Amino acid sequence: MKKTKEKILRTAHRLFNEQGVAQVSLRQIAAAIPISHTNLIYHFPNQQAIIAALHEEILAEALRLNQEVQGESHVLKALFQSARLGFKVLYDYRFFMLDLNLIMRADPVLKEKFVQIEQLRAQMYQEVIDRAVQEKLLREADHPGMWADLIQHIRIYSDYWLASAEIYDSRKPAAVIADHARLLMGLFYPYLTRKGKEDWEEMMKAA
Amino acid sequence: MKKTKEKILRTAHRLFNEQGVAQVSLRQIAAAIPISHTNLIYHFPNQQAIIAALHEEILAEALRLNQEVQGESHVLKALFQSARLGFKVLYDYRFFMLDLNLIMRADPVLKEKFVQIEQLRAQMYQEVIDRAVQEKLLREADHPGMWADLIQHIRIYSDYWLASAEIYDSRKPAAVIADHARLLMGLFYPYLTRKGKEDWEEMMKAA
DNA sequence: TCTATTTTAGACCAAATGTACTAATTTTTT
DNA sequence: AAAAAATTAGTACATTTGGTCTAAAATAGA
Repeated sequence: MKKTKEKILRTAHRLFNEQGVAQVSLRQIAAAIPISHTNLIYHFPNQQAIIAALHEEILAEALRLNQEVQGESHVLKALFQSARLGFKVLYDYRFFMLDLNLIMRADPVLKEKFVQIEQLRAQMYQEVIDRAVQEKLLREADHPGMWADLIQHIRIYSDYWLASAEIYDSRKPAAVIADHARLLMGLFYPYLTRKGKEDWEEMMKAA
Repeated sequence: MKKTKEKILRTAHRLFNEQGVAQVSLRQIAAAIPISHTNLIYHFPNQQAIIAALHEEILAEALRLNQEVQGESHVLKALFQSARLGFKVLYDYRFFMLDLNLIMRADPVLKEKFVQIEQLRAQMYQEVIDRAVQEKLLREADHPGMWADLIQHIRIYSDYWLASAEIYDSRKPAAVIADHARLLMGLFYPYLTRKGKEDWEEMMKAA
């Protein structure tokens, strides 16, 4: 029966989102399905294993929608669309970003994986920036490390907008997601050239 | 004996920083002092009360060093110095920012207080920006909401640079603090006028 | 000094959790 | 159909936790 594993993941996913990772025990997950807690342990020896499996789902989702955006040739548009779709996925799995540091502390292996993927994302951003500079959408860097700093800002914003929204933003999910995707893009705004800004305005009207 | 209360706060402070709020029980704090756990409960009925008291300490520290910076007339310099000193305090009480969402979830009253203080900080930033624009250090806003977005970026960075550093940055505390204070200021960089950039270069050389 | 108050400790309880072990049941394979 | 493997449940245990109740000890005040 593969169904049990699936039920466990779906129930854990829901409870994690509702109550936070720290408040959900293996026994609670089992009781909510319901199966015996020993059966749950048979499939996942501990909470970390469940979280790691759910993280795999996040990665698969992210990969899937990345291919979806592949067609968009316009740099800024592609980035914006990617941010909106990506933030939607993060919201669906919000427990992961809301308890990110808790999770990373508890599972060094998952942390290693997470850090490596973020490095890939940083490279991707660097390439996109280079291309946007080439296309005269972004200004030339006027000091070394400028883009590295921007990428760091992007990373922190991407990792913690949800945590911040949990505290400050009580709007409906769709509004929160849309606004934060816009704000992420906003990090690029001051670096836009005149041409870049024209594209930007057009893009924002469309959204 | 006021000494016990103080011992509790100091021990809790240390353990929270070392292990994270979620991993430290009242009994552990009591055992580490050592006093009986009932004695600890006599002074603080629960973990939230301890955290609230430590939060008061953070506010007092922040207030103290804010007065210290009062003398600096140069807008950017004052901001930078304020960031560095403030980030140092946050590092000293890093458990609070590392487990921020956990803490806010557990204590709605503290959350309310935290949000209100952040609103004050936002106002302060708005005033500083206005002044910097007036002094031709920052460009004029070229669309409404531009500064509001910047302030939101600043807030999220201020709230979560420590969490991000816990995952990504294994350098020594002093380096981490200095670099992130620099990066916070970096959010202003692309908005600087030519005059602003000159001041900036000078400021960075001095640091 | 004597009394009242504050502080401290110990015993105890009920609930929850992770974990190990055993056995029954179901599914798959031969 | 029989055997083997996978899945599920039940039980029991040691630990930890927050919490209550009681009483001793220390401190402060009259």
